[in-house]
Amino acid sequence: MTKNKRQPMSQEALQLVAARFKVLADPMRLRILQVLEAGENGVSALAEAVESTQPNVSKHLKILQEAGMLARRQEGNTVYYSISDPTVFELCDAVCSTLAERFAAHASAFSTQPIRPVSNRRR
Amino acid sequence: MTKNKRQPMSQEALQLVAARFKVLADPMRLRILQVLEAGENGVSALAEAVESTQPNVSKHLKILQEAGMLARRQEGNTVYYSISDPTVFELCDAVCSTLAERFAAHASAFSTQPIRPVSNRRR
DNA sequence: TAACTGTATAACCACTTAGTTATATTGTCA
DNA sequence: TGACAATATAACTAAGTGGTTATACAGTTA
Repeated sequence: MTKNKRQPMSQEALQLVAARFKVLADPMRLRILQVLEAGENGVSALAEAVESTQPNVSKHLKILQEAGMLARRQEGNTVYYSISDPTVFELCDAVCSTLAERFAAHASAFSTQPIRPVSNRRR
Repeated sequence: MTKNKRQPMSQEALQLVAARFKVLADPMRLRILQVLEAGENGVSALAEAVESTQPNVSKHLKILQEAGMLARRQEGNTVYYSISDPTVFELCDAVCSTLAERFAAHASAFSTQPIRPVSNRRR
């Protein structure tokens, strides 16, 4: 396999990449994305689903939409948001995998003895 | 192909994921990672490479290291940092691809005419 | 028209963060 | 030992962020 040589990115490019990461660097926004992954949803319903207030959710929705991750559809009085860029979940999955590995390694660091079933342990 | 159904993540898990994104949500840290991708480097050399001050770079290096992305090796007086988690570049690449697509779409929105070689254009 | 509903925005606050300057810490060498 | 070099940390500042409350705006219905 060939190791790819990467050309350095410009400062502007790095800013754009950082900005995209920043959008995902908030638990509430991740929660909203997670809810929307199951399908389109209105603002009020979303607010209840993520246990936050309507204005707060509206703000986050705007951020997500301006980042191109959400689509907006208005029907009468209510506004429905949906995932427009499913690649965000690939990013989340990648992070999750790394974290899972890390935790697995961490867990083993806590037990110096080989693991036995609970029933075999002395109390 | 089967569409994976995802189980919702806990709030704590989302916090961890968000924290990891937050580490990458800074242009200077991305720049440092980019320099280190070419190989291990000392703090002062890094500071010069990324055109920042030594204390600032030290701070960012600490953040990256505590996130498990960098390894630290001390040799005499100087400290060498290196990439310990190459998966960060997968994340960056994924973001770059998305941004590239977005810009391609944007670019076409600016030209309503089919693209001709420069030599063919009237001045 | 007026009342009501759903969403967006404004104003504000507490908190965090990236950067700077000054200083402490640690290791090397004379 | 003392002088020096490389890194880390402390203290501070300016700017940004997530949340709340109040209010504006738009669409529906009576």
